[in-house]
Amino acid sequence: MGITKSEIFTLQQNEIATFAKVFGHPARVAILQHLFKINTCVCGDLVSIIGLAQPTISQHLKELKNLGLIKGTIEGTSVCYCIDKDNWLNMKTIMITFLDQDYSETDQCC
Amino acid sequence: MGITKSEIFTLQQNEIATFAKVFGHPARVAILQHLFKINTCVCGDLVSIIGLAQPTISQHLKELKNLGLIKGTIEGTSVCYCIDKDNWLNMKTIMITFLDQDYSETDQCC
DNA sequence: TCTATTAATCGTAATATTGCAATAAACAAA
DNA sequence: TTTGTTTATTGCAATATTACGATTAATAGA
Repeated sequence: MGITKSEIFTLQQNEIATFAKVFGHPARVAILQHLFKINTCVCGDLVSIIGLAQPTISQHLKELKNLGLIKGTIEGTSVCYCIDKDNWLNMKTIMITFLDQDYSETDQCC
Repeated sequence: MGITKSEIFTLQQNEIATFAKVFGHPARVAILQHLFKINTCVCGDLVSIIGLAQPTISQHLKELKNLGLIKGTIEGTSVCYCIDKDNWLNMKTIMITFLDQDYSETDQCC
C-alpha cells in the first residue's frame, strides 16, 4: 500500500529513518557537500552546479529545510542557503549513534 | 518523472545515497538494531518482533542483503541472519565521512 | 509418504518520489 | 511603472516503494 507503518516503530527509529531518507537522494547529498565545501552561503548557483531543473532543486532544498539541516536567508531577489550547524550536529549525533552500534566478537554464529 | 538521475552525480554521492536509502525505513532500522542487540543470529523471530507481515519482512531483509549489510545462513527450515561486520564497517566509514564534514567557523554569512 | 513449519516469490493495490514545464511571487533597477 | 532576475509553487506524468494475500519451495519430523 505504499505507506510506511511508522506507528509501530519507536520515535528514535522513525527519526533515524527520516534523516536517512533525506540523504537517500544523490542531489541532496551533492547540495549538502557543496554547502560544506564553499564554506559560506550559496546564492543561486546550485541549479547550474547540480544540473537539475530549477523547480527540482527548489524541491530538494525544501526537504532539507523542512528537516532543519539548512537555512535560507533572503537577499534581495535571491536566497542564500547554508548549513544549520546546530541541527546538523544534532542529526550527526543521532546517526552516528546508530551507525556506531557495536557488539562483542563472541557469540557469533555466522 | 520518478526516476533518479544518478548519472549526473559522482560514484561517491550515489553510494552515500544508496546506503542512506536503505536506512530510510524504520522497519530496516529496527531489524538492524535487533541484530546488533541480540548479538547473534536471528532465526525467524523477526516477523513477530517487528510487527509486519512475513512477506514484508522478507522484502526488507532482501534489501539489506543486497547491500551486503546482513548475511543469512540456512539452518534447516529457517534462515539465520546477522550483520556482515566487514561490510558494515565499510559503510560506516563512508557515511561518517559524509556526516563529519566540517567547515571553519569563519566566513559564515548566516 | 504425508504433514507442518519456515522463508521466498509473485501479483497487485495504494501511496510516495522524482522531475520538469508553466506559472506565480517578490524584488531590484531602469 | 515596466522590465529583468531569481526562487517558489502548481500540476502532472513516470517510476519507485510499501504492504500483504496467495502461493511456492525446501526441509524436518511423524
